Amino acid sequence: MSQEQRPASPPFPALPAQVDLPAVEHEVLRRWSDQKVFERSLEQTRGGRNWVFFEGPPTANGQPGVHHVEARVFKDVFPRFKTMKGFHVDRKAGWDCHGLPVEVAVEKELGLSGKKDIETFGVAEFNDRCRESVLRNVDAFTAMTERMGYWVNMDEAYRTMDPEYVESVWWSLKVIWEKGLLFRDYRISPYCPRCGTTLADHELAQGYETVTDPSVYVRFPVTSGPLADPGRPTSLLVWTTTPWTLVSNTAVAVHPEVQYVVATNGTERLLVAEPLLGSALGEGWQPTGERFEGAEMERWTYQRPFELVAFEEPAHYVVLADYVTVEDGTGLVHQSPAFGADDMAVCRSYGLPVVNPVRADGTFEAGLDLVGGVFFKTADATLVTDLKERGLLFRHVAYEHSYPHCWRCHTPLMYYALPSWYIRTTAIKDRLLEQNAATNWVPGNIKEGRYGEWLRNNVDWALSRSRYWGTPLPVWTCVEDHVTVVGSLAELGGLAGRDLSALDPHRPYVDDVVFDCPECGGTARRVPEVIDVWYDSGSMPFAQWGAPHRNDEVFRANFPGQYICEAIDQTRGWFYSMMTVSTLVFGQTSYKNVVCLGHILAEDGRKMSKHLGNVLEPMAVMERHGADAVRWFMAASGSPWTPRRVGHAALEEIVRKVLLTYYNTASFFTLYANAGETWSHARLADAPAPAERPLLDRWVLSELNRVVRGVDEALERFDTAAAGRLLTAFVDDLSNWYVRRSRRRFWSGASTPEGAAAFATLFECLETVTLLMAPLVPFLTDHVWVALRRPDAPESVHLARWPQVREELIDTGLSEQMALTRRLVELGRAARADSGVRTRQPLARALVGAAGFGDLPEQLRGQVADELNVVRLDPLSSVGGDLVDYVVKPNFRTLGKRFAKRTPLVAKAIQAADARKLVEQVRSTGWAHVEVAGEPVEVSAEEVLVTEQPREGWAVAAESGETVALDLEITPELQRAGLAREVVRLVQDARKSSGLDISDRIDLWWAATDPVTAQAVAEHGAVIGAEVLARDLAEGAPDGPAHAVEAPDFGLRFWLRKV
RNA sequence: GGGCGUAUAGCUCAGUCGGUUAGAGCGCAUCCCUGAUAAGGAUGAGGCCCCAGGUUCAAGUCCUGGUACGCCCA
Repeated sequence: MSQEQRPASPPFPALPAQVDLPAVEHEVLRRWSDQKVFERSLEQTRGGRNWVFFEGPPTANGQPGVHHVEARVFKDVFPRFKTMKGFHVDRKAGWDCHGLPVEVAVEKELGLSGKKDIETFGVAEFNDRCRESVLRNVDAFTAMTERMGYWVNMDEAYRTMDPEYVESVWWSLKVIWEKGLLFRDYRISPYCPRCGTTLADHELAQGYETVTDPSVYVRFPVTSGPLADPGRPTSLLVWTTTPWTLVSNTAVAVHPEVQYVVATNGTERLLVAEPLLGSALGEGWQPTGERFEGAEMERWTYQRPFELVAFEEPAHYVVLADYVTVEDGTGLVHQSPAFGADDMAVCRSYGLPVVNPVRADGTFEAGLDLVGGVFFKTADATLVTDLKERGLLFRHVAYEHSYPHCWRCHTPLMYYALPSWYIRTTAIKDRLLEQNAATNWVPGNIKEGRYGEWLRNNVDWALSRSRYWGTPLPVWTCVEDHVTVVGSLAELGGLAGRDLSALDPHRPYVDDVVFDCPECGGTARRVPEVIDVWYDSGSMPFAQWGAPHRNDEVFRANFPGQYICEAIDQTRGWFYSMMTVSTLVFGQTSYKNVVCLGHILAEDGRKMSKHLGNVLEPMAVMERHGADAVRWFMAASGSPWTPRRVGHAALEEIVRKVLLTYYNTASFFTLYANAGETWSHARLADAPAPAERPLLDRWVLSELNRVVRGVDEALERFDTAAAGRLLTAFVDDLSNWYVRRSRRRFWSGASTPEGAAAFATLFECLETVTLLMAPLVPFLTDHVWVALRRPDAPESVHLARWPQVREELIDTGLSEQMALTRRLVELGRAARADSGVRTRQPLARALVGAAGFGDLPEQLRGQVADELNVVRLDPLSSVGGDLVDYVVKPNFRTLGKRFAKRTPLVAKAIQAADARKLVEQVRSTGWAHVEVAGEPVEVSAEEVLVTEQPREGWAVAAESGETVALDLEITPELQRAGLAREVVRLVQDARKSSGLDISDRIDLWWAATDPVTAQAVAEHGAVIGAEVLARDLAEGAPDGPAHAVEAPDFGLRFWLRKV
């Protein structure tokens, strides 16, 4: 219809079939911004119940990658979902600003290497550069966040480096200190004595070198316990590859459950782990029969190998440790807590002293005999010689192993005890376990698995870091070692006696603040450390508001949170620090639900890395496929809790299968709603009640409401993948079954009764599915929403309410019948394909054999007949039994329930029985007799699967007991009807190719050289004319210019002209 | 070395309460349908459901042990 004939503008804006999704998204972004849609969504829920979301701050270090998009999709979907359900969901963005990665990046930029360089460069200047670097990267994150449609308030983002944030962190540490949970102790770190610095894990990994060290077996004479007999001395045989640590030997560890035995060579007696007897002692040693379980040996004392350093507390006895192995050595492990993390942990649990004779430069203390002033590694040789001279050395071999070296200077590293500040999290372990028990983890296995395991093995939190760019530890100490923990700048100002409210609470400025120790009046200086960045981010529930110094009421109204989400690597990172900081400070965790995502891999299944060249850049990917496609992938592709591969192919598929299928259905709707007798929302009132509509409509509304229920339930349990699968299946059903089967009704126009129901039904489906998809794909749904929305509906789908399930429309019986209908169509199509008779050729009838076919409503049988282009559908039982073959198979699922162990026997009997007789019995009485081991057994209709097939002259397809057979006889009448359909198709093609609008009327002329074609056109002229919107259908040439078409295959020419 | 997870078609993944013919999509081949569609449909090729035991009338599914990969930790 032309514009002149339709002065009123069409009811719906056009949704052209060709669509550029990224372009649509930019348009939507502009509209969101112009209409302040995000702000309004917050405004209109104000006063509603809060649903508190906490943003885990990305480290603003480096550029954002697609893996950042993953978590951010999940951080967006659920707030949108909950907002549609009426909750008020504040979303404060945040940036994690501190930390070693930032320092390392800046070091690289400045060409610095190591702490000495940084200090020469100047800490103030260095930290300024760190701050700058963070701000640079924040911009890139902001751009990506906006582009992907992640609604989060970035104008009021919190930054862990802001003074207010730092002050909140200080406050919380003071609370912890006041609870007696902040303390100082030694921490074992890999340490380079030449550079005078500890190394971070990633640095450690770079510096492993294969070296040869002495491996020594040393005698430690037993001095107490059952073996302490001066007449028959026995020694513990102890193995170590670091002889220099023997100077500070503190204990010997054994495994509590390993068997230890005494062995002798006739002259001396040694104790070793039984499994290592041979490998440690070699030839000539016999067990004496004395044996001890490790646990029995606890606290036996021994004579230590060197008396060079003083021990002020009792030491030098056997301790128990689970980490001891019997893989190599002797099963008796030398312990020196200052030089090993395991040693430290074990010795600490026994209250043993930490004795450290090695100075920070790697040399032994000057005054020591034998090794005074000697570099630790160099001391090995001297010490081994001395042991040998004193008869303590049992064996000495070279041992080749991989040992960490400093990646800068190749100096061998020491594991070295350095003073460190700890939080005694072990004191609140039970409380943490209790809090975890009340937390909902998605997926559930993390709760008791990876995370629960981590909590159960909780160790105190080593809080301090000897670095520069971090929250300074707010601890001041004086020479007397009195500790003052400061909770705010105001407090610090009070102590220092000057106004420090404008002080940058970073190094080096805070380091310059000194005050008189409140206890002794001596000068108190800040300890040099900064704190672990995980503590920063774990403080965000209160620190993001600057609470309690500022906004304390806001914090209280938003604590604890409902929902956090990150990838799985955060279990021991942010998920832990969020739970632990809040439990330390407030006695409870900060979140109720936590979603834990798997990692995103490149298309080749490897981690994305610049090095491998397999990186997908998020902005580029979104410009190519659209942010919605990326979002759908993240939320609904595969299983978000496992690692997933992302690539262009996967995204293209989502665009085609999900987004365009959905969009094209909406596009189809607007095309026909705008055509002819237009359809607008006012007509919704004219449509029949759902119960009065055709079965196809009732079916799709039933499916729709099942999907509403399913998607709602899935999202409530944070299962976006299940929601996605339901939506994909529904969109496919809607487009490829409902619309496909209803096309004729849409063509018939909005004012016809069948059209009224179809338009109303499709509108309702599109409206609702748009709402359901909105949290996942906010762009395209809003684009469609704006085109389709009712006049009184919100301007954006994101301001609309989440749909309610209309239970009364759900009809599971109808779903099953439609499923059967569709299976029969599939079988019929298979039969057609097999026979080679194309679908346009009508056939007289199809025979159907299927349980439930008898009850299939006429409307649904009509769908099958129409789809298969057959005149009639008959039950297979209507043909004489002689013409049909039967195959009977056991239905194990039902048989198993009744017969259990006898199932295979009954199954065999069913297969052996005469199929025809069995079917006849079942059909007439519902039961059939079979012989099982000579005994009669009755089986029911549900316990057998009957497949029936006509014998000859039919195209047959059968599956799982359902059969469709097509009558292949083509009568002249059928042939002419088929030809008429060919003609319709040819004319439709011509209409389309000559650019006619779908509702344009035409005049049509035809001339046939083939008499059969001529007869067919003449006979079916009315039908053809109606199908192709021909006002007039005339035999002969046109009376003027017209579009001419040749169809030589049918001996036909025709001409058409727009009216 | 420890904890946790994953393993199903060439690729990406579903697979409900354990039920005997294990599915979908992509890709490939052949064909069909089409006046919304960048679509849709049919057929074919393609499977040691990681391996080995066990439980069971029946195991891709449950149990035990192992292998490979991933994450976290040491």
